Amino acid sequence: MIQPDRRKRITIKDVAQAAGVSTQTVSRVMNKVSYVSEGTRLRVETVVENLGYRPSALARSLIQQRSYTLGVVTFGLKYIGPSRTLNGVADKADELGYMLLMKELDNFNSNRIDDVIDSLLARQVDGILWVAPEIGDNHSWVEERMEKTPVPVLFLAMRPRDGIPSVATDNFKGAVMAIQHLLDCGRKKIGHISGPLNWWEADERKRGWRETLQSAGFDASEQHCTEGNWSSASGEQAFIQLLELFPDMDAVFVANDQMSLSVLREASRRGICVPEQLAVIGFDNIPESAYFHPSLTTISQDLQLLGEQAVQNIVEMIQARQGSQSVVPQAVFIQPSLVVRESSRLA
Amino acid sequence: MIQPDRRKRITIKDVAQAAGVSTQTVSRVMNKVSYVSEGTRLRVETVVENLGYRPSALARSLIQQRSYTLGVVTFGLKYIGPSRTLNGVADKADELGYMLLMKELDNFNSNRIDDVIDSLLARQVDGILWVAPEIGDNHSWVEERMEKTPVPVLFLAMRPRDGIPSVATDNFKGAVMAIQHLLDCGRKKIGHISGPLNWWEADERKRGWRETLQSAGFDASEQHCTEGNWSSASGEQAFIQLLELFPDMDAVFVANDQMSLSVLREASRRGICVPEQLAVIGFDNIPESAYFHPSLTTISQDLQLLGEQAVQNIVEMIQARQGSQSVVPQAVFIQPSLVVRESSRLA
DNA sequence: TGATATTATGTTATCGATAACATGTTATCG
DNA sequence: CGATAACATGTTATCGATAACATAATATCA
Repeated sequence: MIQPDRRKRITIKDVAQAAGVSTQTVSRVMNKVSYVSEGTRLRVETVVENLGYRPSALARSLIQQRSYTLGVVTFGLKYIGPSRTLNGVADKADELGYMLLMKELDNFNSNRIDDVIDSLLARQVDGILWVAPEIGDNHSWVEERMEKTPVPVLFLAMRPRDGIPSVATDNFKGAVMAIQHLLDCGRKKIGHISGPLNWWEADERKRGWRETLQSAGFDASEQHCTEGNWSSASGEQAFIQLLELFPDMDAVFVANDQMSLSVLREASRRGICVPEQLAVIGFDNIPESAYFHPSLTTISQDLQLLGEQAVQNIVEMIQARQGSQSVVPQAVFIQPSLVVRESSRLA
Repeated sequence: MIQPDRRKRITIKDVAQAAGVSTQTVSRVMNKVSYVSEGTRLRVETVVENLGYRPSALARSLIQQRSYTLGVVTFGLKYIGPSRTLNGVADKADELGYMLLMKELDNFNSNRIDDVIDSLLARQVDGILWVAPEIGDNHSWVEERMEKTPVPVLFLAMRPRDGIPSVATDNFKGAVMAIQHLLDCGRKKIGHISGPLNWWEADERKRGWRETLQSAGFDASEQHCTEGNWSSASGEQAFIQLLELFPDMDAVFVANDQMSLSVLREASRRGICVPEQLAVIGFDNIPESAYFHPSLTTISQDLQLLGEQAVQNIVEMIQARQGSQSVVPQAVFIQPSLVVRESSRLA
């Protein structure tokens, strides 16, 4: 692979000229379509090898109106959730031969949203994955905007909406499993430290707590729940507050593992034995939670799978559209699972 | 913004026709270069608005030989380090008007590396950021390959090499600070739990431990160090092993916070008081470390800044090359800082 | 006041590939 | 053995924009 001048790009013309054929023939060799005689094919392949020719994906995208690229809009990449999801997205995209064009969002201003979508479309992405949490009404534009978007858009971790494709963890179900587990352990006075309640996911988890307790005939009043913002710092505050509101609580369902960490610490400081006096269950199953002291019972959500599933679905939509077929947009739920560890286990 | 047929892209020709001008004039209006009379400018702008015209970045990249896109090659996105770095990269790229084309690496097979670089080049990226750790000789191709790469490539978290631009945390310096701090606290028997020693970063941290102890006249023999693989699970094993090798240790420098977590837990289980009997210091300053029990003294590395700096530097290189200037490739070190918390603080 | 600069706009070539169409040659078959 | 199919290759148009060049009208200056 010799590249005489490293600055100048080697084009299909250079190859054609060197091999004494037309550019079309080179194109045929590269794409292995149509007929090319054994002799010329070998000759062209040799030249390609010698010159180190790589076709310009850019030019190809332009003429084919197809880029084999997915736009990915993320938010809060520095947190573990989005990045694990992105990992799944990246893996699957690679497997299916797609590249990712990324944009990070720092706010949900609607101008900014339009800009981001437009900038992805300007680069001919074949589809868009929206990897940003649903907070307040920051997804209110979805239904209207989707009407006029020329490529499929799939939303992750969004409340299911009719006619809009999405993939999300079943947060409600996860919370139900958490509470059910605590009830199975014989706990009856179960508090909750929620995430920020304008987040759809936090709200779902709280709803799981409330409804499961109520249908089992137990109390799930507002006095038994305080609100954090997902951070360990906020978890500490929320726990202290909850202890005052609900002193005889015998179990607490915490909306994520980070907040659970500080609950465990504060409990230890106050001499509250976990799990004997207080069972603690988290959500997410971050790798560290197995090494908390005591190790944390939690609800595991498979964000890797979430990301993979999202790519799989959007690629199917792209292919369907390519063949002018229509696919019915689906809202998919990924099921979480319960991981029992020391913080809820009776000795 | 009315889009009559959502499927068909609106091109500069449509705008030109509707406004009764040439495409060149539309281009001039869009790019605000050269002369356009007030009248036609307004007319064109109105049409652009009405048709909802967005120029194709693809076509522009092709003609300008410039895409305003950076290729980003990552590894191990699911871990917190790479994703925090990526966050910094994304922020800065956005600020400077660049998009990111991502490829995740799952191994360091040299074919795979060539493929990844080629696929980015095929899309005309203006530069490449290599966000993958240096493990063993997995960067041995760097010097040779860089010769023939037509765009700047910058490496993150790589051992500095002459003539190759890079940005990395000064791991050695961080380790020195950690050990110095322990010495300042009066500790004399300081053990180390390292990361996997084929990682450059792990090796640097260990070197900092060894050299600082030695130059202070203390023992830093191999008996006082065990090796983990960054995970909490491995940290537990490494700590147990270290306790046997070095029973009268009074402090331990752990190569990352995840492993520190299980050190703290195991110490607690064995009734070893931290920090009275054993001071513990970590590395990374993950957000949770402030909520460990006891809270963890650690070396903070600013990966967000690392990512930002990398983008800043590569964009400067791109601009220099644009103007045919030459820049001397720099190897930049980001300085870490010490965060003192309970796990090393004497009461 | 003619020469030069500034303003304003259009025409043609180009980026690097593939699509669509055209054409010639060799097999295959009724 | 002429017609049709399969093979092999080339030519021209195209994707959507900007660069480079050209032209014409107005403004400015020595």
